[in-house]
Amino acid sequence: MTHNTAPPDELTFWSFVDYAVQKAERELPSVNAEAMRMVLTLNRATSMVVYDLESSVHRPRGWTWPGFRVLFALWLAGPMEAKTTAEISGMSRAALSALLNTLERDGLITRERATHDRRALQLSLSEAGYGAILGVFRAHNRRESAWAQALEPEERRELVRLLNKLMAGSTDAEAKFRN
Amino acid sequence: MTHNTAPPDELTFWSFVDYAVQKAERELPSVNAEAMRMVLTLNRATSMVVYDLESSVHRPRGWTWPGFRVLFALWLAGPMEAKTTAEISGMSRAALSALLNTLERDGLITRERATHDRRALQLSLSEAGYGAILGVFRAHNRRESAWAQALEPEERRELVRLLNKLMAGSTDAEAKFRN
DNA sequence: CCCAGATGATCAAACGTTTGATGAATCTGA
DNA sequence: TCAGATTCATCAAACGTTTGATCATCTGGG
Repeated sequence: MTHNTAPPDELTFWSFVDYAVQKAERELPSVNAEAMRMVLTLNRATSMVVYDLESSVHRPRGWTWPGFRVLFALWLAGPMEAKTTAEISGMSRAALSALLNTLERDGLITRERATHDRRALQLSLSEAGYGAILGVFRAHNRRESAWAQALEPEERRELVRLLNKLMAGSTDAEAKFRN
Repeated sequence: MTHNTAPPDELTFWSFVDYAVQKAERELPSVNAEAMRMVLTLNRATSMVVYDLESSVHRPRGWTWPGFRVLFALWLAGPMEAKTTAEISGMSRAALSALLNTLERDGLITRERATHDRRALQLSLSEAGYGAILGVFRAHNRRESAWAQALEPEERRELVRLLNKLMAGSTDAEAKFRN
């Protein structure tokens, strides 16, 4: 730290982005400050939304966000191979395997060997899982709505467009993804 | 599922958002589809960015993303109380406590009892931590830059504006945050 | 037909996170 | 002054995730 600048008295989750970007720019002239600000802000916003949804909707019902994602996928797309579930719910095969132990123990899903390929696993929602997902999703979506209200309809569409563009551009960046 | 619609042959991480939103709208007319799409897209984009940064920058160096966040905060804001570190790096006090065990074991930080309040903890970057953070941050920022290039400068600013507005609106939504 | 290589799932160890409980230090107010 | 309440940190148990290894099952080329 060559140019030492005292941090503001009160450094908070909110104010840290501005502080960090400005400080990094001073310390490291070669830094890409705009990229830094974008990634920092993206992460903070998402972590706030996730924390709120998880702690207000899922945990009180004895669920977790990842568990919900799996049940949600099975609910909407129907029974499918575990490989597909992992792909569309954005987790590795190993992570899903561990997660399924909990979901199976709680009687929410069914694991079955596939007939056409005895290595593969066929996943389905159990009766209990099917009975629970709708109510949980409704609560989840109500909370999503509360968040969405912070933006105008036009702004929501623009946000989605920008995020999609960001994801699409990732292939150019040769980003690393889940196998 | 009243109106059963077969999922497309190939359901991927990318295509699932569209599929899920459309299907949910058919199944549940009362759903707020735009809110659902926004939250789903926000999470996918962020998880791609985080996975890429973690697997291409931090894990290969024996670090983790949360560990980096703590070291980054200490680097930019200087020695501070653990409470502040938890606040600005977005984790609970308990999570930080556990994380510090690893960082301390690896010789990257120093835990010290505060003099003015013997309950409080004073955190500092160790010599080794100080020596390592700059290089890791440079690599991190290069990768951030690659992601940022997917958007035009004007779009990046707009994305940041929208995310900030989303975070600001959260208080209206009475969202739950970390104590 | 058979074997080498690919693929699907699980396991093991290490890690970070959550909630709820516990212990220690400080503060508050009668 | 001092007892009760508050605050800071840690602990414990349960969970989800990562990487790398292992085991079972298919698949394709000789």
